[in-house]
Amino acid sequence: MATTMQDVARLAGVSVKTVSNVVNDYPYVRRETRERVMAAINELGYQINASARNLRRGRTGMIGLALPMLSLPYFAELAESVIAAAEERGLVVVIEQTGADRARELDALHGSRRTMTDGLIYSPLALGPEDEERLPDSPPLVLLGERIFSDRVDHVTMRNVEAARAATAYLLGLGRRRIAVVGVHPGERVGSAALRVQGYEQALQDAGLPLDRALYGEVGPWGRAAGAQAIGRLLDSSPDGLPDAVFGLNDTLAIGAMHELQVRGIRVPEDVVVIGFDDIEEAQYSRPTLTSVHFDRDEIAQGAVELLEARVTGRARAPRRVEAAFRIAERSSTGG
Amino acid sequence: MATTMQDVARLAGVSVKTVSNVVNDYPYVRRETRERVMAAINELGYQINASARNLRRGRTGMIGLALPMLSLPYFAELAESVIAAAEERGLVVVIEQTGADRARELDALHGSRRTMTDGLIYSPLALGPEDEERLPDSPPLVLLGERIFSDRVDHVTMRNVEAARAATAYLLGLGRRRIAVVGVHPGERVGSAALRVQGYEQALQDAGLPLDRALYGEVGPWGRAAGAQAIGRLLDSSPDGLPDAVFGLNDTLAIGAMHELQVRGIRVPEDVVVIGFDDIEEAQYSRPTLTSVHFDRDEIAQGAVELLEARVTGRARAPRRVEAAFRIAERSSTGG
DNA sequence: TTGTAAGCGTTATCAT
DNA sequence: ATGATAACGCTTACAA
Repeated sequence: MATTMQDVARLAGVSVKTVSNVVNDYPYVRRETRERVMAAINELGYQINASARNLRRGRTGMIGLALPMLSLPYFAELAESVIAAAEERGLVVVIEQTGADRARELDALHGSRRTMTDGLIYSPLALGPEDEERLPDSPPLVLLGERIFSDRVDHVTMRNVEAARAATAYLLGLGRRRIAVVGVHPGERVGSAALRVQGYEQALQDAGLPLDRALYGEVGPWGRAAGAQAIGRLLDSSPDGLPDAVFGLNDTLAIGAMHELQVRGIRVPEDVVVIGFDDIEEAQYSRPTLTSVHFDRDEIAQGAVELLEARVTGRARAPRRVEAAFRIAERSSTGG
Repeated sequence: MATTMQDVARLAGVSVKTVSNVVNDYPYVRRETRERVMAAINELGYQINASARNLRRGRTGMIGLALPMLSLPYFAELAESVIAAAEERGLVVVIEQTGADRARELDALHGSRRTMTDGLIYSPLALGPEDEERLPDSPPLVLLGERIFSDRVDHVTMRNVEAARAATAYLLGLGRRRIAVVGVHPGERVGSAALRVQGYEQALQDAGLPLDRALYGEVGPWGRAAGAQAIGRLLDSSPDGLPDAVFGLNDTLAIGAMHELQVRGIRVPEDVVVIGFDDIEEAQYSRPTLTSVHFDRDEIAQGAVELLEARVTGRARAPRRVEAAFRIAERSSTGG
């Protein structure tokens, strides 16, 4: 059996209360007493029992992070930032992978894991506003990504529409006119894909250009292979007018598309310029390096953890929405 | 206050023990009683209090996973597999990032997080055998990667030496003779770098070839930039004899090196063939696709979680060592 | 400044 | 098959 506060108290010749005071840095403890207790703690190698403390306190010091999967670089990097931000606040992160599966995303909201964490940072892919009614309003929750639920819930969002619009405008500014968009999810209304396409369309309309469905590359998951496939199909089906630019709705799509272009002997950026979204680390090392819409992941992570903690500790007022700033990181794939 | 077993018991007209029996699938409960209890649980939206259960049971159902950082693709993919393997056994994973920092790696071993998890799966970079004495032998621990500690500790290892030897032999089998090795950590003795270099050297010796220090590319961290830099320096300093092959001690190094080679107009695989190590997903989409030493990450993760659980539940006998099998995944970077 | 004692919500022991 | 009741190890009024 592990040593308990009782053991420490006995050895130090004090009560458990005093040991607790020392362990919790309660200020009104005599120096001498504190030292005696510390000595006993070290001698016994005492470690506090987290379960007992949590039970008594009614909090666990752990938060959940639900995301599709860590093998997608964007989510791995996001998780890295969230874990770091949580650590700064003395919180520990439990990761749950939903596989972008609807049932598992719902389960993350209700499952038994909820009781061992104080709250959840949640990055859903398959859920939409129609699921809001299923939201348990009791456990603290912060939505990450686009705003899929009403203002009843804390959100940290990415300004998807504006950023995609800026990315498209950037390509237009380079004189490009036939901009393919890769990663479209037909039928989607509130997800990242839908919002970014919306921004793309707005930019074209701003420029007085028509929308051309032949330039929409539809895919399922947002991986490299999907990006390559989509641009491949697009090139095969409309050999008449080559696009002169590609907007990948995320970086892995853009990298896959860039790959496929080069395989076909199409030069990037000379013949076709390419821009991505998210600015994952890989964008700095692809060939050519990839221009991308940059978000400060640390800012997003900090914001999410802060919102969640405020709600956990009850010092949160009305639900808030944090919007992350963005900028375009110019690299070689657009001739930068 | 959340509803408790008391509330459920009251509503169902039974004792808390019976509610507990139902919740824990204790078989000797009358069907009718069980149904009444379930009804009460649903009506009240009861969720079990994990802290209380953990306190009583003396286990938390959580395991720790300590690794350098999630932004390195290999570790992200490893974490994905560990989380999935843990989930199959009803365990939840808390991730701790050490940043490959020695102090933080040691802290992961002793820190307060240890008390909220039942055990730790641990992938250190900076630690070595000299740290074994600091090992607390009480909390269950599984080492991942190379064997840095004695057989007192459970290990899941990767057969680094044999695999690196096979990779090098593969390049030799292609008729290559000047094989650069990228990612060398001079002075290291037990880490992945040292072991893989050892395998490289064995293969050359097996083939009766001399070791040429001019072919050793030394770097610090194992990222893409490091790989590019290392091969760059190597090419600059010995313009006499171009290497005809590159062995990246991991895939990101290999990808960085491949990138730099191509920037310099050196063709892969025609002029120089490249092989990596770990077989991360990116290897399938690089340009050209990267031949690599493949390990089954799921197998490794399963092994680690299984070892740890055995130790946690006390049904582990002597410490064990699991060695993951490997194979060479042939792709375009070696002409495959 | 320190001690006493009452829970926190479960599970386990022992009855019945 | 179910119920009383005592822990599990800690924090927190309340006392002293």
